[in-house]
Parts: sequence; structure tokens; C-alpha cells
Amino acid sequence: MENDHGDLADVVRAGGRSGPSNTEFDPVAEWQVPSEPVFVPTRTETPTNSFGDPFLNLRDPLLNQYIGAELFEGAEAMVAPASMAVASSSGHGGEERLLATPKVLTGGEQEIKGPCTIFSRVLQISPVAGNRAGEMMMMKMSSGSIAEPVDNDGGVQISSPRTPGIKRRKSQAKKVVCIPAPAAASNRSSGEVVPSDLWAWRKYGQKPIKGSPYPRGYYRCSSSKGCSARKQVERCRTDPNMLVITYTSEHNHPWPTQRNALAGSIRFHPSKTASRSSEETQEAATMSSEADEMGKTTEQAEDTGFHQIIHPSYKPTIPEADQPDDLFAYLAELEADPLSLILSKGFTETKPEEGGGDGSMDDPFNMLDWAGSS
DNA sequence: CGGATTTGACCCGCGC
DNA sequence: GCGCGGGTCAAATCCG
Repeated sequence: MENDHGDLADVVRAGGRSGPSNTEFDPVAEWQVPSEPVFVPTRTETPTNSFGDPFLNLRDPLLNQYIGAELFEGAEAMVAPASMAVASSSGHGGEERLLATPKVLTGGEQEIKGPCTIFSRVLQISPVAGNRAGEMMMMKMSSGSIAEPVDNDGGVQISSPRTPGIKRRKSQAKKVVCIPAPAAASNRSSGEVVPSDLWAWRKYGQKPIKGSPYPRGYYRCSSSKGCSARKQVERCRTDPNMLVITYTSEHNHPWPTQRNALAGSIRFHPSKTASRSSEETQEAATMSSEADEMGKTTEQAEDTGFHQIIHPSYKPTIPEADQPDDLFAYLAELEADPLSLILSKGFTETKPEEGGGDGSMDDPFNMLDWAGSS
């Protein structure tokens, strides 16, 4: 089992400060992040998750990706209404900064009992897919250590359907992500549009869920045969504008290629521009327009298949010499030790040029406006 | 034609 | 032991 979740202690060490000295687990103390401020792009409203709580909302300047926070507890817990939130931020000098102590808000009976880490995973969200791509909350929960997958039976169970003697369904490590539901668009008969992430997924089932008016879609990784990674996608029953995506099992292979990555939930073939659905055509036009504007950044993105997510106003401020040659290697590094990498690279944004700017760019988080403005 | 999606059937964990 | 509900399979269908 890969250890792809940095322990918070490592995160804290990487940030140049010592970790909590108390031996008793203190959920709030565990959530302290390095004293160096981490810049969060300005926005005019407090980001909230589907439960109305503030949540961590950071953007990697190089990848222009939003980085979710992870925390650990029983996987199903966060789906419960108002169960928890991740972090808070406050304005400072015209920018929002993540302060040193993001609070872990627990609602109801939920309490964070295990160690937590942040900046542990990166997802990408298509600008078309999410009306506010930054509004993402990502949690992995377990009752054990971060590094070890949680399983009451003593190990992660790789689902082996139809195999007698191997239990399914019992306390598998899960990762639950809440993201804004894409704007309503037709995706064949289901009408559901699932935001793409870095992996290629193939739908293998859909079931109505008791108590929810929305069905749940079942996806497995199609990048590699034998990969046990699964995800489930359903609309939040309390907020239909949010999608709840549950990831189960880990990928047993590297990041997919561009072709595979883009062959995700939405049928999308970057090499083909003719005879697309209207949504896809709009997406293609958007990306093409971005490519014209973005120069180096876009070239880099195109080389690695990330052009879906890059906003023209968010050119990295990282010196060009520091930009990775291999974006996938960068991603892998980001996976292994995200916070230290981010802090070492800096975390600022390049503000959109004033004057000639499109008004919709004033809030670069508004990906819907952005997508529609091109 | 090949790959992805749909959808009903089947399997199985879990609660009672 | 039984039934419910969730997860997966696989044939049919769709689509580029």
C-alpha cells in the first residue's frame, strides 16, 4: 500500500515549525499549519461547503488546481448534514490568507479523533464542470493513522466481487469529496455531468439510493486493467447543487496519460473537434481561447493534459526556472509532500490585468462565468 | 467496429 | 434465517 498521505507531523516539519508537543490528540492543535501564511486568492465572499461551513480553499499556483483538505474519521460521517468543516480564513491586506489555525468544526456528535492532515490530495475540476471550481471539500477519514489505510479488519480490502470468503463493503478506506454540481447539461439519458479528475473512469452501474431522489453512479478506473480504484458519484440529498464523490481503493498505477485522463466521465476527445455536443464544443472553444492567451503556461498544460483547469488570469508567479519539466513528477511530489512543496514554491497569484479585463474575471473563482465568457 | 454507458439481475453484508 | 439495500456483473445499447 502506498503511503501517499503525508503525516501532519511531516507537514508541520516541512513548514519549519515543530509539531504539537502534547501526546493527547488535540484535533485543533493537529490542524495547525505552519506559521508562514499561505496565500489564498482574494474573493469577496466566504467560501462555503454544501453545509454552509467555511472550508479550506487553496489553489496551487503552478497547476492552478484547488487543493482540498483531508481529515480522518468514519468515512460516512461527513455526508451527514453539517457534520464538519475544514478550515477558516480571514482577509488580510486585500488577500485572504489561511491563518495558522484552521479550525476543524465538528457538528453534532462528530468529533475528529484521529490525526489530520491537509493539502494531501489534488483534484482538478474542469471550469465547465463546476460553477465554482474552488468550492471543494475533500476528506479522507479513518480512525487510525494517516499513513495507514483504515480498516477494521486490519488491512485494506481490495474488493473482489463474487469471490467467496472475501468480505466487501466493510469499512473500506474511503475518500469523500463534495464539489459543486456542474451546470445542468445533458450527458446521455442520465443528464448527469461528472467533473473530470486526473483519472479515467468508466461507469459500470447506477442505482437508486434509498432516501435520496438522486441515483448513485458507480465508476471504476479504466486507465489500467486490474486497478481496483472506484468512485461513486451522487448528488447531495440536502443540496442538489453539490456532488458527493466517494473514492474507494487506491490506484495501483501512475497517473494516466493525457489521453486517458481526458477520457474520463465525460466522453471527451481532444483530438476531435467536429460533431460534438454543444457543451463539449463550448468547452473546446473555451480551452482554445485560453491557449491563445496563456502562452507558456498553456503549452505546459497542453503537454500534460491539464488545460481544462487553467485560468488565464492565474499564471504562476513561480520563476520559470523553478517550474517543473515534468508535471506528472511534480504531481507525484505534490502527492508525497504537498505542503512543503507548496510552501517552498510560494503561493501567490498573478492578478488579472486591470483595465482591459473582462468583468467576469473579477472573481476568478467563478468558473462558470469564465467558461461562458470566452 | 470498438469502447463507453445503460439497466435489470444477481450477489452479499448487515440489521432485525 | 430473512429481507433490505447497496455494490457489481454483463448483455444490450449507444455513440463516435
